[in-house]
Amino acid sequence: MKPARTSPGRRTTIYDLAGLAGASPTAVSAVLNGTWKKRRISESTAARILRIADEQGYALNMQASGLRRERSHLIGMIVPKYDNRYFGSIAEGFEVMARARGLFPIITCTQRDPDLEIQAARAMISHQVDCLVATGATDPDRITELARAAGVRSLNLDLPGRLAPSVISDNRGGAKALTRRILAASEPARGAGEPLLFVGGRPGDHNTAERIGGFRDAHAEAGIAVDEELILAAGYAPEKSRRALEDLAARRPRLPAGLFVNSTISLEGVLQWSRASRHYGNHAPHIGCFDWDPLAAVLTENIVMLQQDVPAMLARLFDLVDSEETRPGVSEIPTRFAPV
Amino acid sequence: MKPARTSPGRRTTIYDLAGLAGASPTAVSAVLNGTWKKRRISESTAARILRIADEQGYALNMQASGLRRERSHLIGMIVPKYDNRYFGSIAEGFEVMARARGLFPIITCTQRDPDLEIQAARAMISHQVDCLVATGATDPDRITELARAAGVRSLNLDLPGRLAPSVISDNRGGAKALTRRILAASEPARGAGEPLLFVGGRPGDHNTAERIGGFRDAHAEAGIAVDEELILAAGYAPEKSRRALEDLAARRPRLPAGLFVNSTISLEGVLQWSRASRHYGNHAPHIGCFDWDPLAAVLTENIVMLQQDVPAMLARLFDLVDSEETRPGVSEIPTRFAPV
DNA sequence: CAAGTTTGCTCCATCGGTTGAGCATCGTTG
DNA sequence: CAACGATGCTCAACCGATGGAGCAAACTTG
Repeated sequence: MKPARTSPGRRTTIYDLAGLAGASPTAVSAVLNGTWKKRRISESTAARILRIADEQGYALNMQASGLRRERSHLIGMIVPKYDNRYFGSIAEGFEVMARARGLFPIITCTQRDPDLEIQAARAMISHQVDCLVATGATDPDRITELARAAGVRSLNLDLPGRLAPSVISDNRGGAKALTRRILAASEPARGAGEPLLFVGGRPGDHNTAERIGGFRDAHAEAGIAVDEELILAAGYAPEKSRRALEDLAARRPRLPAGLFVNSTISLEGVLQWSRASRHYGNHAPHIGCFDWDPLAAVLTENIVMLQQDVPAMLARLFDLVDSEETRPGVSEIPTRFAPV
Repeated sequence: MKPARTSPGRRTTIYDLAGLAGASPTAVSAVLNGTWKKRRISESTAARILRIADEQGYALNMQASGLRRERSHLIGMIVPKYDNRYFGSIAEGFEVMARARGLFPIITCTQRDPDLEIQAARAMISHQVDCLVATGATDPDRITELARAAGVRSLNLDLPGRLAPSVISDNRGGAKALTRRILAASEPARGAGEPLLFVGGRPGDHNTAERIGGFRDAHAEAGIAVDEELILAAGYAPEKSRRALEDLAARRPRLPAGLFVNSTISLEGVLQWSRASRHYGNHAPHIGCFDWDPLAAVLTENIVMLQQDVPAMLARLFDLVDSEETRPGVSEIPTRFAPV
């Protein structure tokens, strides 16, 4: 038996507890992880060990346990940003559902930086996560490859990958429904046959491309030609949308009365511009936002907000976690309109 | 030497690499963690090992490494919610600064639930974090005790504790400055000597208590008596603030023209109520918010938002991390007004 | 009361990486 | 050419928890 060290500050181990309880480390381990009945440890010994563990404030060393068991009970998630309610609720919901399964969630935010995503994925793999979820990742397939090489399962959320199961919103369907609503609401203010403006997102990004697709679908359905110059997908940051609008307004005297805004972050830039420029005078433009924020919903006139169904997305994600599915495939979750 | 297993899906270990490189696991380990010069491994062997490690997509097993070294290079943080920009920017900034120090940040969100806080702290301690930061924790001292028992350093952020170093905002000073501004802005609309309304937060919570203190200070300075019935600290959730306002408005015909709102989350409820009730008719009440949100800043009239200085708070926090300070003590970081 | 079963425990190898100690081999120096 | 240092590596113990195998004592059964 290893010598018990009870020097202060030093972590208590099962060897220390074994010494104090007059039992073997094996017995202590069995009692602490609940396998003591199977291992025929007596009720009284178990009680004694538990009491001593509690007195000593014992905390299991998960590094040692995980090393031996080859399971960490960690589940990792990579998220791009914490600056909006969508990723915030994904993070919160993910943690609740992970804990309900006895997994410890670790989430890390990678600032939409591809290198940081890879670095974070590597770190999580090194820490032996049992499963890795890449949310809104720039290059999810790269992460899947890294994970696979280390025998770690990976899943994609929000943006799809080709190598692992993916759960995303029905971006095209949602964008089409949203565009229909903006077209209807802005009808009186729009010139006949005048198309809407699309603002925000990155054109290379799958979600933005799909949403532009839905935007086109709804225009086609209404018999309105899309004006290619009115598709401003210059990035998600507020300033990028604002600048794109300023540039466009400099070239055109009058912008459409209806706007499709691709995220609340882009909405920030749109509203800054519309307030500052007074382009729409005393009227508010008709806005449809593919994203939801409660303050924007309360404060903005003529806005309709589409909410991605985060609980349903996470439910599907954890179905995949539970079923140990590894084959690629995309689950598209319907969106809904936020209550006004 | 242990047998090399290259069965597919199985993780590659240094023993596998050693077999492939015709070297010992010791050499491989030394090369991979950079101590190979000190250990007099030749340049050529090092290069060979690195190449093979790369080819095999080797990922270090941090559980094993951490176990042996008694350092995990993990730094944990507990955060209450992800539903506002304040905690969002704390999380993002914390991750950046942790990574800059070679630490891997793991953040977990505990929904302002005291039990969950303790459970999460225990889990992080079990995973051997090198340092644990409790942000906005209900009972930070409990967490410090748990951490101390396991020989883990802990720090408090946003809410102070009595057992570990704490970094918080200058709540009282900030609240006083904010109250002054609301008093000034609402002057024309307020009756002479009429006090402001305080909405949001939990009265038991240190920050809320301090902010009410600053609120009182500014009133005293202006020679205005605070009306105790006008201090509504019923919780942070939007509905709680809304209901408190509805109840109060049912009892009083006219509420103050100036409001001190304790967070953006409470602001949501305040604005819902003010829109729905039309209590202020066509005028917007004068609001000062102890918290910042860009959409609220753009969209709300007559609002002034106080911003907690997250970068400065984190800089101070990591000073404490770096200096290995463990003695209790509170660092109060000045707040600032958000640009309009 | 011998043989077999059950009870209550312990021994020891193991997970993968790290590190102090040590051991050949080679080149240099007196 | 013996002695010595430098070079380039390997051995084996160890971190803490786990679990298969096994062992002594108590109890049951024929």
